Amino acid sequence: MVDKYEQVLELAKRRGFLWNSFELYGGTAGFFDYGPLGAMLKRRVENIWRDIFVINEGYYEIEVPTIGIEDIFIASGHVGGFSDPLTECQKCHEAFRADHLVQDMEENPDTLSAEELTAVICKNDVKCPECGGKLGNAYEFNLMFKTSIGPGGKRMGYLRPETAQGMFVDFPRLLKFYRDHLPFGATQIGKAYRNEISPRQGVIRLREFTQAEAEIFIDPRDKTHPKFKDVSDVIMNLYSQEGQASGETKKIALGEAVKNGIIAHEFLAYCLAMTHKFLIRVGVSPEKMRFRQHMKDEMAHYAADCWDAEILSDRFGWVEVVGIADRTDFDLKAHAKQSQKELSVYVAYDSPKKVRKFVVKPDMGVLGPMFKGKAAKVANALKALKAQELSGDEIEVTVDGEKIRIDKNSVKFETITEEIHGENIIPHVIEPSFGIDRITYSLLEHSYFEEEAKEKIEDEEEESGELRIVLRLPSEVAPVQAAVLPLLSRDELIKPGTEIINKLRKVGILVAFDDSGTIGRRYRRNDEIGTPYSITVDYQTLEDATVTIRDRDTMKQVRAPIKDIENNVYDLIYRGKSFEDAGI
RNA sequence: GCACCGAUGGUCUAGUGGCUAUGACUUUAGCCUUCCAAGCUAAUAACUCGGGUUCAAAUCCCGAUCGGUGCACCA
Repeated sequence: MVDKYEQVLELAKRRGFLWNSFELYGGTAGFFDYGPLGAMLKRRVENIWRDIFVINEGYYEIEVPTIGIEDIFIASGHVGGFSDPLTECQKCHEAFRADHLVQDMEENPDTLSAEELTAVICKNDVKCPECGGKLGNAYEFNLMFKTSIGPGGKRMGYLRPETAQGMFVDFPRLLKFYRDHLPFGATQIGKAYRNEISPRQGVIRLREFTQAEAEIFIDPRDKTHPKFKDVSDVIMNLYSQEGQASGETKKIALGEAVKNGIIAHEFLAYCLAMTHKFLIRVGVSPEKMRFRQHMKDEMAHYAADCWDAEILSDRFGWVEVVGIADRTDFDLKAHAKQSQKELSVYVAYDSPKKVRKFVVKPDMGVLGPMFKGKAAKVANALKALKAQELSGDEIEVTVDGEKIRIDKNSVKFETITEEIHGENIIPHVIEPSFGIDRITYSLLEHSYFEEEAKEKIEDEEEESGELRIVLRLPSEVAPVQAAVLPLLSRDELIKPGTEIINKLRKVGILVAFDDSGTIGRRYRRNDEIGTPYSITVDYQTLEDATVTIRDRDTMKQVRAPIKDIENNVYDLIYRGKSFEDAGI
């Protein structure tokens, strides 16, 4: 059976969008090349993402190495957690999740190491669930690609499994860059790597893929969004936790969803709105898009709320293409712990708070010579005492189990009133994370149409039986944006064509020239790769310096002057000018 | 990683132990052609890889790779 995936991939291969990588050497699963048109398409998708997140929201883009050092991934949990304990049957060689097999025997099997799991399997004499054979030792299969840094191979490095860590690691620098103010965000578009056990589903699961991620650092006490009112009326397909219980997707306005507590807060809802806007702008069909909330048990323990944007694919069903999560302070805390640095923001109060504070001031001039190496410990013990305990003539503290008496004159204490102007807080992180490859594939699939071409016979339109393949890509993402076609392959028609090409190129439009074969064939060729506008030079051009512009989707034509053609076409592609308005 | 199925020009495909491996579309060059894959002439281009059986293998056998499906894994 030929399904849409097959049709789209056949076209993508043939016309230079997507190719299996390393085909010359037989290919390798989980890797895809973007051909000339595919790379351009993907670039345009990325640039729309930049337009929304970087230019319009002000979350600047950074770029960090794709190789990360071990500390980063210890902190992120990828070294320990981004792997699964597997055990293989010695007889039928089936692989199983070791922790799943011992679920009934242990409290928290997912916390056990591979060795511990092996022990549990031996102790309980767990057999292969398939054939009853003996199970081998459990081992960790980590999904990160490992490499070594420098000669000697001693320093471990990993290809990053996500781009997010770059923003967390650069947090102190980013905080300074944004002049110590919350909220702020940084983004990154780049490659990530996961050594999938068995990648399937073509471009849906890759071992090397492109992510576009934003990490937005916000004040945990204020998860509102200043621009939320602009999007509160936006209606979206929400597949909430509740909805999933009954299998129901609801169309609901964002404002209402936040009010009803379906979406945790405004900031997250605003990110859903941005995602919605982005996906539609690049060419995903709105009716084939939904936002699915993570179930409680599916969500990471630290996450406050998490929504996936899912796109309906003909073969693969609902595919996750974006994850939008409130990750709270988990990541910053983890890196603070691993790096032993403080990762927090000083936030000033609206007005300073007066705080009464009891302070103990040991006289180190006396205590130092008296206790020598122990002096610091003694001083700390004194500082922990309350006013009452300090009021006697002699003060007693216990240091390392030893009772020590100290004269009251060696310790001063008082209650002071201090003005506090603010505090250090650990920001929460809102993380929208986009899978660019999946999105690029999805919009190809949603743009792909096969239709009977209409034929004009004596002004009556009739089905010609001819198949027309059209990629109805939004003109903004179409790799080739305009084609210049002389009606006939003759010098006098080619000449004005070159002039038009130069004009279009000056304003940054990618334009193709084609004079081989009949005009109809050339229109079809351009339909197939999604070129939105074809400009045809005919004999009338030589008389009045006008050309025809053909619209890919309707196949309609208008006449327009060569003068100013570049702005005319630019407005059609980027400024939403209507096709009728492009004609004279 | 396991099991089953498959792999022939760019794409789709015929084919069988035996001459030079079908055909269509595409592409390229030329002719023709005044707006939607028209026609004519020519050209380019393929048996996934490695090993085995055989006088002879694209065809049969084994292995690998890739692709599809199921299991497992995973977003």
